[in-house]
Amino acid sequence: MSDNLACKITASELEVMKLLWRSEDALPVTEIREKLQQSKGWEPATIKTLISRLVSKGVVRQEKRNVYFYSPIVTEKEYGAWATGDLITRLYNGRARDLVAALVNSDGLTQDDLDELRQMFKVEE
Amino acid sequence: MSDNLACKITASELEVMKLLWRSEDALPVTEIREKLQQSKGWEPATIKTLISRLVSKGVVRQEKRNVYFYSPIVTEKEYGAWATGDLITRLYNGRARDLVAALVNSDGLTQDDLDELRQMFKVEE
DNA sequence: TCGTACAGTTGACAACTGTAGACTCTCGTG
DNA sequence: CACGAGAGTCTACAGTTGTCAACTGTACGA
Repeated sequence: MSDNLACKITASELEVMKLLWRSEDALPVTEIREKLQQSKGWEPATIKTLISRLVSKGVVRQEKRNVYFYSPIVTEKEYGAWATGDLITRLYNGRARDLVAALVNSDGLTQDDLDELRQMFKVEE
Repeated sequence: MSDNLACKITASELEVMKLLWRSEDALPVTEIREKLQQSKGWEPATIKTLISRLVSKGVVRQEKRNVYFYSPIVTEKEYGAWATGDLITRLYNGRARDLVAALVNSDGLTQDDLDELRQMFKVEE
């Protein structure tokens, strides 16, 4: 939880990361391609580019088997924390509570959400 | 709260927006320049470019007086909602509560923040 | 064994960003 | 009235991002 700064994952790349995050173990290009070709309509070339860029950035590891298998180095949690922190810094003057306040005062949360959050805060020591 | 999609404000442009948001009334370039030259070390040219781009994007209005005066069209709140929603969509599967949960479970919040949030939720009907 | 189908690598290209110089026009001051 | 400073507009240029094609090498099936 020290590095980060290099964590700049773009929107398209993020789709690949989400796939890797959701998978228990490393995936070969084949599988990544299949899913993203379906869901995003991307050409195989596009997907290969995204994977390479992620590897260059050091957020995805490639592990040699018959063929390379890919797995995330940066975890979803780490990235989420970084991205959220970035938003807070840039928009909420670094005050996390302002973010939550904004959420609460907007239509962003359903009654359900609110209930759940209240629960969360009750339990929180 | 319908438009948005055109709201793509970049990091540098955001600095200009923040200035405009913090000001009661429209500002001439002079003032914008003064502050940002100081705080960000940008050349006047850079600042002029950013302002133009914001005007093109339709998020800042220019009002003719002796010289143009600039004021935000998109409000901080609107932009904040959009940016936050974007984060939630892209990273938290569209579930705002997951964002808050992530915050609560990370080191992102101080004890102070937590107290304040608890307060917020108590008051919330 | 030979060919084919991809994995992996390079290159490409347009749009967007960050940053800034150059030119023109105009307003206020000497 | 002439001039200089700076506003507004254009142009620029390198780096990033979104998309993708072409080339190369190789492993597996006919």
